[in-house]
Amino acid sequence: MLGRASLTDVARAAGVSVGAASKALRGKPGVSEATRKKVNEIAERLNYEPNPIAQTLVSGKSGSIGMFAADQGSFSSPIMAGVQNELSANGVTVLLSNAFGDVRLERQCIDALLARNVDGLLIVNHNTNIRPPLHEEVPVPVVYAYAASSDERDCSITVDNVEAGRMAVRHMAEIGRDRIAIVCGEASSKAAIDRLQGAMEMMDELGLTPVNIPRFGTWMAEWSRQEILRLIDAGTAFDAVICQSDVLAMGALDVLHTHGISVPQDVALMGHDDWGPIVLNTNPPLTSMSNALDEIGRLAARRLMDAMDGKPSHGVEYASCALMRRASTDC
Amino acid sequence: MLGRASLTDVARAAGVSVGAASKALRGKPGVSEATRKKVNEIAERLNYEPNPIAQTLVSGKSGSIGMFAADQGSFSSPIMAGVQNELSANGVTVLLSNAFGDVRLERQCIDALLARNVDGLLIVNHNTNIRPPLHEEVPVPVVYAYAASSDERDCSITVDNVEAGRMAVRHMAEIGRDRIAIVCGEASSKAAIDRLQGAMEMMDELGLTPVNIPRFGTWMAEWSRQEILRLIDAGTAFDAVICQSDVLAMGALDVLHTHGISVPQDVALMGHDDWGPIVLNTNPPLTSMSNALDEIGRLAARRLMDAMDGKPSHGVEYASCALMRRASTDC
DNA sequence: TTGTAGGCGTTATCAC
DNA sequence: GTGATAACGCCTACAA
Repeated sequence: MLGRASLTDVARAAGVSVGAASKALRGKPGVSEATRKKVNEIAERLNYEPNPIAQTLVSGKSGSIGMFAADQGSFSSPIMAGVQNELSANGVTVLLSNAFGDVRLERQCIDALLARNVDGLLIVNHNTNIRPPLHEEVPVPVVYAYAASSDERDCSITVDNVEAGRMAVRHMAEIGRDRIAIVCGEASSKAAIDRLQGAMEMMDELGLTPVNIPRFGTWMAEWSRQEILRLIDAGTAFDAVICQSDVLAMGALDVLHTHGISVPQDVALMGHDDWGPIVLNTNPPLTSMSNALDEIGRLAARRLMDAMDGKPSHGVEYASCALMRRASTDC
Repeated sequence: MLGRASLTDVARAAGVSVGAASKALRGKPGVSEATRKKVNEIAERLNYEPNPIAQTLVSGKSGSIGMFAADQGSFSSPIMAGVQNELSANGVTVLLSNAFGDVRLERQCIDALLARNVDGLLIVNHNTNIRPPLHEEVPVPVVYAYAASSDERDCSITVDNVEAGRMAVRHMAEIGRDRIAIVCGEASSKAAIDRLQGAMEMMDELGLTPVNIPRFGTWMAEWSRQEILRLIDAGTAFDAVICQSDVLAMGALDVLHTHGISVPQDVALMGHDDWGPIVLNTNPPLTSMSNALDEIGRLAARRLMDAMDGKPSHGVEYASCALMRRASTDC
């Protein structure tokens, strides 16, 4: 049990006024050392904790932020975990709100958060597609995580998928592969577009050309199976496959095995997202580009806190993605 | 922008006292119809919303609950989503706190939530192992989700893994398979133990015996590969494999394919957990027992709200798991 | 250095 | 039916 003792209780027990007690507890000047010491002792003994609700009411600041998940998806959770990790270390509480992808709910979710006097807003999406900024003007700082705001003046934290695409190709080249096939995800996904752009850039810089014409499809393994099958049926020679997601890589691996093509000896294979349940359980374990979701969360939280301190950031900032090297490219 | 207008503003604009305005807005008796109408009009025009912080301060009730994630894991998110879904529909805000598996953090997380006057507490774990109840006495109702409390008087919502184990075997029998192998997860996991118990019970009732001696191992696909390999090497005949997780089933599928055993024709295969990214992307798609995570979340939220309304529940309640039938047992 | 008073926005309890 | 007034717990003047 906690919080039962009020400031009044402490003041009375210490034989001083609430005003004095308040100052003493908060380390403000204008109190004698003797009083300060006594008040602190009593507070300790009474297990006194200031009531955040009352503090909020009088100050307008709540020491909490609102985390708004615009949609649902497995990528949101690690981001939110990063956010919480960073914030709870600083004593900031998180109010959660979720629109489950329903855009019409967005406004009322934000309003509910605002009504509880959150000091800042963190907008999380589960993909990296550019998103519209909040409809209305909000009176607190806002940071967007993963999906960047279309308004350049907003502060957004996301991952640099172009760079991720580049790193993937560079890795394949570094292990000596030069006949690289690329399996893309959905055309409507900015992640797919960016990763492809980066991959093609790096291919170009290295004087390489993909052995297939990269085509957009879906994020399902079935699509990847089709693509690899097509490659095999066409008799195309290839020694590396970069899939734009781990699920796609899982599908590719399936077809490769079925055709007696061994990974990584015959074909090196890698994915994107570095999604634990998959990359650690395929055979062999899958090399993948990490999205740095946890770091995005931490970074977003830090930028938000800075902004709440009056030091706002603007524009898009990128968490640095990393290559997670495993057996599927270990040769 | 919202919430700027206070009750005082409304009262002044309507030319009545705050007391009258309050009663009018809240539909309480003791106000003339004329006054009520006028006040409501003004409030509407001023876009008035009562300040939840002030309401909390005076009433001690905050209209919010604390959701505490004791640990981190992919099963927590769907549960939390279910909780939010149910609560937000009832205008209840969720304060989030996460101990990331650090038991020493637990108490201070709970205290932080309590300090913000949450009206109830929802404790979520990412596995079904029985967990100790909250250390200290808390002054609000508590509901445990997924991991049940060891105290029978507490209210816990989880999934009936014994029943899930039974259903899995029954399904295999229904599609005509009677030489069933079972691959278990970790011995330290109650889910593994319960699913095995259920499976053995049903085997018994049907007069069947597993073709292997079910052994506990790990939750990694590697373990499952070993088990299936051992089975094949031993020359054991089998026409069905039940894996205690989808990841394990993924490993099994891998080995079966490698050995030219087709699923489901030669061997029917199923998993547990019904985990989207896996079950929909294996080839063939994987039949699996759903853990009803979303329903657990909803149910837990509902029980908590009931308890906050003075109608507490006690003991363990089970969300009903369901068989998700897909191609891997479609024969 | 201290204590007192006013106010944050609401609700509830009184008199009127 | 209505309007003051006192809480809720805290903070920040200002007065002693």
